Amino acid sequence: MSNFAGTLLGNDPVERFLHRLSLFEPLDAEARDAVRRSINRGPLIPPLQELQPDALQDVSVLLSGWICHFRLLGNGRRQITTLVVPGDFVDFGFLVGTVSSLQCVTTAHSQIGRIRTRAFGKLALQFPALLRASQRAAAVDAAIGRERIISLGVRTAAERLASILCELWFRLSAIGLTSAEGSYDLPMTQAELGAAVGLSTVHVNRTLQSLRRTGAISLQSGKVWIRDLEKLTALAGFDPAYLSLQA
Amino acid sequence: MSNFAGTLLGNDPVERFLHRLSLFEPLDAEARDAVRRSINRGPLIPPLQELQPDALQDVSVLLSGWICHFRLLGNGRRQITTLVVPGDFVDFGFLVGTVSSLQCVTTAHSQIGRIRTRAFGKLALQFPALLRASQRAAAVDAAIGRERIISLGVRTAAERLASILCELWFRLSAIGLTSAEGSYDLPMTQAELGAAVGLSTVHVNRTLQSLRRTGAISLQSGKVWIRDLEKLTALAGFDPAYLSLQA
DNA sequence: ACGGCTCATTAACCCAAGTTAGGGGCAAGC
DNA sequence: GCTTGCCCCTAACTTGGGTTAATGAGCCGT
Repeated sequence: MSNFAGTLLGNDPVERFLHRLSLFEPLDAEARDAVRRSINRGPLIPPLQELQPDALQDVSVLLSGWICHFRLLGNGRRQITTLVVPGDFVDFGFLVGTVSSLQCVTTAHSQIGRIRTRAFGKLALQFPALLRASQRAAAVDAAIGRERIISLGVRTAAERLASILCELWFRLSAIGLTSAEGSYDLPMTQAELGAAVGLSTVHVNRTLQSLRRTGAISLQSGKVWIRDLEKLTALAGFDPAYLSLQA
Repeated sequence: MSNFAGTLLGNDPVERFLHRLSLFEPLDAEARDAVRRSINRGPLIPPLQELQPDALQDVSVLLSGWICHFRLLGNGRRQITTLVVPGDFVDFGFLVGTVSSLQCVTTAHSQIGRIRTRAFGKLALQFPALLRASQRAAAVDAAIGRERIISLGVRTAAERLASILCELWFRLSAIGLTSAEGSYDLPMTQAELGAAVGLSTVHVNRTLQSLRRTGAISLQSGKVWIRDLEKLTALAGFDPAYLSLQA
């Protein structure tokens, strides 16, 4: 799967985005062209840069890099609520005409593509499939959120980490960002992973060690190798259906 | 606020639903009438009845009662992902044309109202405000989900329970289901509460005791009394903004 | 009135995960 | 070449919350 998407996509991030959208709802050549013309490629943003809310006025798409939505609590604790990978909308506020109040940070060099809200509105009228695809994307985002709730609520540390690694494997595969050898780049520190799965940095480390020892994965300098996907999904109790990548 | 909504609403559940929708987006008299005519009141469903997915083919609204979405894991652990209160859509699959795969149970005698998907589609075209209101409802549902992620990820047991009690206070106030004396019905056992906030039954009990001792709340036979809302929101670090009930 | 149920409650004990406190590798800047 | 600063990693200790188990209150249905 990753090979297929990888070779097919080349490495133009806008094409990746179109490919991702098409998985939600097929888009004809005309609609794709309209998107290509309407999208503005933003500047390269360095890692650990917080995005200002007004930067999300438009319809924003992550073209490359990595973004996390998070919330900082009074006591200094931080929870990452959403991981945005290339090809994803950064925020779905545009669907309901509100700007989200969530905080966003990049964790890697990132590039955002924008379509002016006004322009997107016109596209949505002209190409209903585009609107449907965006709405499906929002629905899948919600499904991912529910899955995170389940992880945080009833899964053990090992299950949570295995889950999120599985989830990312499938999400990144869909956009050709996994290698044929079974690896992908994960530009998050263990502390950030912990903030996403609700574990302390130390325990993330402990648990990753034990996942490595089972032979399901290995890690090296920001790269995750899925050594045994079967074992990993079994360990996590993971079922990729909620990502609706089959279409 | 509860008084206002309460007296204004009377107790017709369809009016409650319309009131709730209007908080998302104002609906004119014509749109309201169209909804009144299109909605079919279902039978009364007893507590602890699981809803079959096909029962959610249509646009389903909880008219009265209480519904939980949950997921059962292999090891017998259960996580409740969403609490549906009267006036809420039971599921948002209709917005994207998919039937959700989530399991649902009633925890109280409940009545569901349905609008045939086809009929809703026509209404949506005729009354764009109705569609926008539904989409906003979905967005708020997602925001509630994010808040749950934050609770499960970084809040202590006391904060989680305080949070959810605050959330319900505000949600129920908006539909006139809180009393002027500061109470509301919470038709969930402590075990179910635990499944919602990711705590064991025993620890829910312990923590509720301590919340009672602070004087912020009291509990009695399925009724929650908010004795000191200020204290409770402070304890939870709760900010009702995400529910967007101000409009 | 009597079992039998579910639910709230409490106590005693246990463990998964948090906390604190390092050590070591590596890259960036001086 | 040296410092500074992350980040990964590990060990030792602590703790919030889970587990087990038992009691009692209320609510049926007979």
